[in-house]
Amino acid sequence: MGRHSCCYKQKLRKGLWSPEEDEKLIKHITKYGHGCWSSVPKLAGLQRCGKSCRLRWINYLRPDLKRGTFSVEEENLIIELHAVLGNRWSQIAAKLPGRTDNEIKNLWNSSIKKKLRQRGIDPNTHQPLSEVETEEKGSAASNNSSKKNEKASEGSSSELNYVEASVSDHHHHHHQQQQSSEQSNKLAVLEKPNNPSSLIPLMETTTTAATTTHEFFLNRFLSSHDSSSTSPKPPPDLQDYFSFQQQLNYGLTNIGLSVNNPNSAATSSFFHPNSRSSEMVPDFNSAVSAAARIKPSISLPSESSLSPFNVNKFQSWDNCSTSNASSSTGTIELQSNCSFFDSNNNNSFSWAAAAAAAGVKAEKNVHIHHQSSISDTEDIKWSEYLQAPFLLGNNSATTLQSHQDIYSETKSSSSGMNFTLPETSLNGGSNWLQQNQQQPTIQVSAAAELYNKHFQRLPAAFGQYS
DNA sequence: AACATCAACAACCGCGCTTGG
DNA sequence: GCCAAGCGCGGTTGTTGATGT
Repeated sequence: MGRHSCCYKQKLRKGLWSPEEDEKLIKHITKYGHGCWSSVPKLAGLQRCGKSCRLRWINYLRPDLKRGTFSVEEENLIIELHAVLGNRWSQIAAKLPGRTDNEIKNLWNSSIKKKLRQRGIDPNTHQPLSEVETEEKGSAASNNSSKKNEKASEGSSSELNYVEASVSDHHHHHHQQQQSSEQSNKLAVLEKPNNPSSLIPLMETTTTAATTTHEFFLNRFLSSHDSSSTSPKPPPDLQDYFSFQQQLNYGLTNIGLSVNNPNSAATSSFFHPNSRSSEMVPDFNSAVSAAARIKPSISLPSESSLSPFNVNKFQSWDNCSTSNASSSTGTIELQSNCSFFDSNNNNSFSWAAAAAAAGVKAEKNVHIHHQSSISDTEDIKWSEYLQAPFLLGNNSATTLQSHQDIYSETKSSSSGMNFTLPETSLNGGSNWLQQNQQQPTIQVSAAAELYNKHFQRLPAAFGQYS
């Protein structure tokens, strides 16, 4: 049941899409939207199944795709999210605007897995490989039935103890805190016994070997509520972790947003207030939405006054680049149609605007200058198909920055947790840029190459609209 | 230059869930 | 409530280009 009928139909093309097919699909969706995917191929004159069309559009042709190589920050974020969410690629992708689940999945399987193993971290459990091996031996000897649980928990746990070796002292400190906390929280109910670890870097490895991520958060959550049910506050050992959110808040504050005490309201919103233990997943969206209630009205430096949509679009169409850059070296007025927050969607976030504001120059250099070649009316047309507003979540450059050191090979000198106070003010945007421009040339050229490689046919496809 | 190997990425397949008749 | 159609997701495979021998 539920099988896609077209899968069995004959005469349907399979395999790689030709430029002509892409063009047909783009034209059709541009004109009519996709509506019912099963009817798309028919209406668009394609010998493909609707499923294939959908996949092609979502993973490749969508104009809001970021494409290009993943940044270190993005990779770190993926690792962290994977530690919490496991192989829920779509959920991970939702936190990485412009990236598809397929893209992230491929990256994980082809690159990140390998990197983690090289660093002695098991990509499935996010534990050190040695511990994983030990546990596997032990569990294999004692209980074969645990295999299923291992499978079930595969990738859904985390242990960012890659920093352990270098920060044992700090580690010990946290260990003591956690022990104390755990003793007071033995009521915690565990749902996934084999889901080891915690997301928190520096967390104790040995005592949490059988501790799940969810369990950990539950413990901490309960602990915080035990002590203060009316004003939830993260226990000490979570505060490091929350610092990233604080950083986010600070960043927002610095750019003109105000958020209440990041240790109280904003932090409490980090989790769904009604979350059960199995749902104790950081709620990036709500964390941000708290901040998002205040609409910014600020100006940010930019090379052009792009609308968010423009930024998105031109990230994909670098090869239309014969036209020159936009003339203005103006500012982005983060209001109305060029706001972080979509005026039509409360709490929704235009990641492109944020990216522009944060100074994502690497790709901007490549793409922004296409602006003048595309009319505003087309922007409107295209925007109709960008129906999913991107939530700020941890998509912000600020958040990415906070994750910067995590899992990175160049560990932070002291603890790996020394999230510096963000300076994502107006200038902080460029500050972030500066930090991430450690490899600007590489990124720009790589992105340019990739875009050139994959999008060279798009200009023709869109030529009629420009 | 030819071949082998590897990595990256696009696309397919199958399952489960949702929805509407 | 049942069933079929449609959709979305995750796992897997196939293809292509890069690199090494």
